This record gives sequence, C-alpha cells and structure tokens, in this order.
Amino acid sequence: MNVIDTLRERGFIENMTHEDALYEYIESGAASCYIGFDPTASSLHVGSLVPIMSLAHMQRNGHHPIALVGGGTGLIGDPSGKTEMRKLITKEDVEVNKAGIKKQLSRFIEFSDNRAELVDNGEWLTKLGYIDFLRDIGRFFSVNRMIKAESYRLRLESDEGLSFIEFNYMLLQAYDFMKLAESHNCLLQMGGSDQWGNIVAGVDLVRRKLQKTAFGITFPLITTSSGAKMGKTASGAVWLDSDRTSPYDYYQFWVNTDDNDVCRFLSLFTFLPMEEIEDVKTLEGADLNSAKSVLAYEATKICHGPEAARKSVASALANFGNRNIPKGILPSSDIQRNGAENPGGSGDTTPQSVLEKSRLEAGIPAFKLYHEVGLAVSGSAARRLIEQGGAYLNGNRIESTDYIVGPADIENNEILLKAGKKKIHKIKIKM
RNA sequence: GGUGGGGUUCCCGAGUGGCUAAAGGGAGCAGACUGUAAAUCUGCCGGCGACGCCUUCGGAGGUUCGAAUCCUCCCCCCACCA
Repeated sequence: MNVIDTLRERGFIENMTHEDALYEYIESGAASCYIGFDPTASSLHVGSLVPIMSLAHMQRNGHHPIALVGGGTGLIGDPSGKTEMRKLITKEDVEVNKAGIKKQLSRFIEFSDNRAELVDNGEWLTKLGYIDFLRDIGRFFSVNRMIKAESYRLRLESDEGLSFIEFNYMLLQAYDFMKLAESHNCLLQMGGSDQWGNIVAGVDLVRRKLQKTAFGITFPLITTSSGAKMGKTASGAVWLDSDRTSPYDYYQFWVNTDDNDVCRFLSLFTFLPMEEIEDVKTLEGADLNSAKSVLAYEATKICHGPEAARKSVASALANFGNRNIPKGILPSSDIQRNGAENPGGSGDTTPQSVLEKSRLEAGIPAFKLYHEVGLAVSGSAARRLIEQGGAYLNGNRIESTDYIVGPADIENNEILLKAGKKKIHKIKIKM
C-alpha cells in the first residue's frame, strides 16, 4: 500500500492532480513533497495538524518531506479563502515565529540524517528583483485566469477588495514550488483545500519553466460535526506549544471530541491501524469515551511525548473518575488500560499554583481566588460563577459570593477549585 | 481628486439628546439533563470588596443640566464618478 492510498484511506485527501502520474511518482522510490507553513504566529495549532501528519506519513513511507516556512511569503499574506486582509507582520516577527515552528515540526517529523528538510522561502524571495521577476515569471500568468480562481473569488466579491500585494501571493507560491522542483526535485506540493489555486499555479509554472510534471494534493478543511472549524475553543486556538496549551489541556481538548468525530479524528491524528479504528465505529454511547481517551492519549503522545501523555491520562483519571479501557478497543495503543493499577502517582498535571499559608490565614474571598488562579477572567465573572452555582471548593458548591477561603478549607495540604464541571485548579499550600 | 454612505460592546447588527452598560442574533460561560459527547431548556454575558461607583459607541475638541446620539477638525473604510 503506498502513501497516497494510506492518506486517502485515513481521510487526508480532498483533491489531487493527475492521479495516475502521481502514483507513478510516488512509487518510483523516495519522492520529495512539500507543504508551506505560515509564520504568522510563533506556534502552530491543531488546525495545522492535518498537513503535519501528512508529512509524517510521507516520511514513514520512505519519502522525503520538506517543510517550507514562509519567511518570504509571510511578509505578503495569503488572501486565499480569507474574507479580510491579514495584518502585515514585520520581518522580526517572522524570524521569531520561524524558530518556534521549526521546533514544533521536529516533534512530528525526524529531521536528522537529512530525512526531512526545513527551508525558508525568504532565502530566495527576498532577493528577487522586480523587473526580472516580472519578465521571468510574471509573463506566465494570465490575469484573466487568476481573477477567476476560487481562492480570490471571495475577496473580489467582498467589500474589502483585494490589494495588489495579496494578488501577487499566487505567483510567489508558484515560484516556491518551481524553486523546490529545481533544487530538490520536489514535484509534489500539498496543502489545505484553500491552497488549490496556488498549488495548481505552481504545477503550471513548473511545467512551463522546467518542462516537468508536478503534482498537488489538497486536504479537506476539518470541521467538527457541529460545523465549527476544528481547533478553536473558548480560550482561542489549541496550540502545539506546551507553553501556550499545556499537555493537560491538549489532552482534554481531544478527550472532549464529539462522538461523531472520534473515528475521523483517530484516522487523521493518530497512527493507529485503520482496522482497529474501523472497529470503533461499532461502539455507541458512553462506550465511545474509551476511544476518546485513546485518541487523546495518542494525540498527546505524538505532540508532547509519551511521558506527558501518561501524566495527562493519570490526571484525567484522578479528576474525572477512574475508567478501565477494554483491551479490545484500539489494542495497538500502549495507553495504560487499567486505571486502578496505576493511580497516577507522581506527575499530576492538573493546572495548579502555590499559595502562601499566611495569606490563607488572613482569609481570601473566594471570588478573588477564582480570579487570581485564572478560573475566572475577572472578579465579576467569578462572582457570576458563584452566583450561578458553578463554583466548587473541594467538591462542595460555594453558596455565597461572600465566602472567605481560609485555613479550614485546606485538605491534604491543598485546595481544589472547580469552575463548572470541567475546569479544575489545584492550589498547593506553602507553609 | 469629486460626490454620497459608513466606523457601536468578542463578531454581526439596532439605536439618532435623558427611560441606554446600549435591542436582536451568533459565539462564550453557568445550571438542569448526561457519558468530561451532542441536542434541548433556563439563567448570565464591560469593570469594581458592588442595591452604588467607574470606563465604553473610530480619534481629539465643543454645545448642553445631560451626548453613542448635535457641532468642528482629524483618521480609516466603502460605493459611484474622475
């Protein structure tokens, strides 16, 4: 089974160019492929996971992935599929963000021994001369055709319009593809479905400039079954950087997957064999929760490592109750299946903070404490939480907004705060 | 460059002198129901040790007892014309 089949089976493929020739390319041996990543933030988030996982699959199948960081194109801003022009970021920002992205990608892809590469299109794009570029590259592009591209349609029809700088984005991305085809013999570009126009433009340019056949694959936009773009939560994006989204929260994000998404997400975001994932489809109702645990464990393991994943599982058990995961569910996963035999022990990753005992002896209003530890965004929000019965101290609902937390509330040298049923914060008491 | 229309709380979008912390919707939060799911129903949804006070309606001034609402200047956006 070749990678393309694997990717197709797992739900990665939305569209591809000349399929037969692409199979030939892939089957001819180690093939190179590339995906571009925007350096618009210093961390990638789960929205980028599909492209990242696809590169990982490529590598696991003996191919050569190239991650292109858009140090050059990031200075322009891709208008594809966007209703608004993006703020232009500075060159300094790009540098910082590039470093963060490199670090994260190396979690998913092995860069050693030249098994994968990371390139920055800033290296060639920033050196381009305007006139030369227009003469060498620009002449291959028909404006008539460009304005018909789906990727520009939204903006051409919108009030916002499309600025000239953005209009050029397609040429630059096509140029990237050509550059990589030339220097790395990389003839396959992959990307989100909004990249189709840009990818095809590159395929065309490679053919015209280099007389080579290049290929493109696009991924579907992953939405949750309720229709929302996947990866957005109340607190914003779910980041891959553990400083922005802790492994605990990352695990929790996955464990809260909608029933209807479990199998799809297992296919996309874990490496578990498809036969086992197929079996999960027969599960219903609460039984799916075990599969969600495995999904969360595997996803966390890939992103943050096995240690962090195990701790996240243990913390989840401690906070949400014990659960045994039947051996028959996704047997390939090495998740600890019998929670009772492994009571978390060291390494509780529940969000926590430390509080001086002296402050407690003075007494702290509960609503202040909620605000302070971050379970409420403001004192008002904390009061509301308490008023509406969503605040729990050591498991007991706080009845009054006037409640003062004091030494009597210490249990086992800590205080457990909950906001709603799911958000938990532990306060360790320092003598 | 000209003419006209706009910039409202996280988003969309009402509001054109006091009754407006500002309708309605979405998002979000909490409760109930549950399975750390979805759907549904209910409540909340600027800040503040809080039946009161403070800050908000592009920016800066001004008129008024009182302004998101009126006036002046400035910034930005859009449409048509050039």
